[in-house]
Amino acid sequence: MSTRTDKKQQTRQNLIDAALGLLNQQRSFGSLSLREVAREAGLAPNAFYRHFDDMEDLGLALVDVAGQSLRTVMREARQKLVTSQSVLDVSVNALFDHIAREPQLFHMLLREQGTGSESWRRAIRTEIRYFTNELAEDLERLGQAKERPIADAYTTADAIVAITFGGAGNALSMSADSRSELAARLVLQLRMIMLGSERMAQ
Amino acid sequence: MSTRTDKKQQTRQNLIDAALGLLNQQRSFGSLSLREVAREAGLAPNAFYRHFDDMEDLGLALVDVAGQSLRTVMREARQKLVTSQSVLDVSVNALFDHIAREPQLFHMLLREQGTGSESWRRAIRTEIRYFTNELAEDLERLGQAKERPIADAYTTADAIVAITFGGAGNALSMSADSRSELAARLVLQLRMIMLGSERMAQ
DNA sequence: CACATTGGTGTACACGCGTACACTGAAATG
DNA sequence: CATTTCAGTGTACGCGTGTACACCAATGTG
Repeated sequence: MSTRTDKKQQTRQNLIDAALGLLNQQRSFGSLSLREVAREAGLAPNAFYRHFDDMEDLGLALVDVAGQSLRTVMREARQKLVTSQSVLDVSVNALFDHIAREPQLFHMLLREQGTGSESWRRAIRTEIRYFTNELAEDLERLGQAKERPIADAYTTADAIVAITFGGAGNALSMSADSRSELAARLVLQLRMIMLGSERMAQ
Repeated sequence: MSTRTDKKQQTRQNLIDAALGLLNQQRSFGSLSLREVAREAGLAPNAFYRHFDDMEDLGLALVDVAGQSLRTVMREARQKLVTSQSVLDVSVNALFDHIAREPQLFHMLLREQGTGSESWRRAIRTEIRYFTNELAEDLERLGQAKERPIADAYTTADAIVAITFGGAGNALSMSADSRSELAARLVLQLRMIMLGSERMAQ
């Protein structure tokens, strides 16, 4: 059964991949055209409508993919690090590795928050908030375990996310060398935040 | 003399203002068309070429305007704060006030770093680096004056800029209420960074 | 097996785009 | 005052766009 449904899903995925393939740091999602994406996916322009209402609809699907992917990777990284010493090192490097692997996905998430429709921006903000919340929980748990509690876990997590994602956004257009340099600086900055947060909790 | 040169400058300014007027959080600079900007400025499309090579050229002019404006405001704010108690409060609020006054300018600078040509991105990065350098100097001077030195002034300044500008970018699409809530959280986060940095210097 | 559903195609349309070319009229120049 | 310069105009072009319409052929269904 459902050879048909499977094929449809496959084509839908092709459209998503096509859009991702067209994204790079010179082009924003908003500058992609429906025809262009369809062409890249090997489809007649009209076939696009069998899968998405319009480009905005496709965009929301992309944000969803990027968000899920991001959450998965970072959750895994953070599970490892509960036992580790250098929490921050592991997290930053996990994020950077993943970004190096799928840059287009994060280009969208990190650098196109400010452009696009209301629902597009809300979708991205939601993904990032999910992420911040998970991190806040971890921080709280970790702080209690080590008996070095931090102040206002959410605010702390938010600062960490802002620094890390901001940095990661910049990393997108860097050489591998500058990238690891940046990663080192980020770790330093995160350490500042953690130290400061612990201090404020005293 | 030079009524002609004056008029030309005026028209050029009109084009810049027209572009700025068309920018909002739904539209990126990359989605503006030459004809659209000319129309908004009350010009025939061809007249555009008397002032800029193409849209990219206009874009660089915009980044320049935004950068100068930003530097001026923040420099003034930081001059006041050398004598003040709550350094961070003053800075963050100065930035937020200015952003509320000219949102389009900062929409470009803060939220379109990731989109556009190589030279566009380099121009924006340069503006932000200027800013970070000035802040780093101030931090160092301030730290010595108060005899509470900080670690690695540039890294600290970079963290502050990342947090502040990231927050400011988000503030662009917020109500006044959420905005001051956000500003308060930013001040907390900056305080964490300062505390952490001082701690690391010990 | 006959019929309905549906993913995908091809043609066609009006539209906005960047920009080339020939032009104008007022300001600048000598 | 005669001439040159040049900011701005109007027309025209080819192109890529979103999408409406009629159609096809394979799959799913009674």
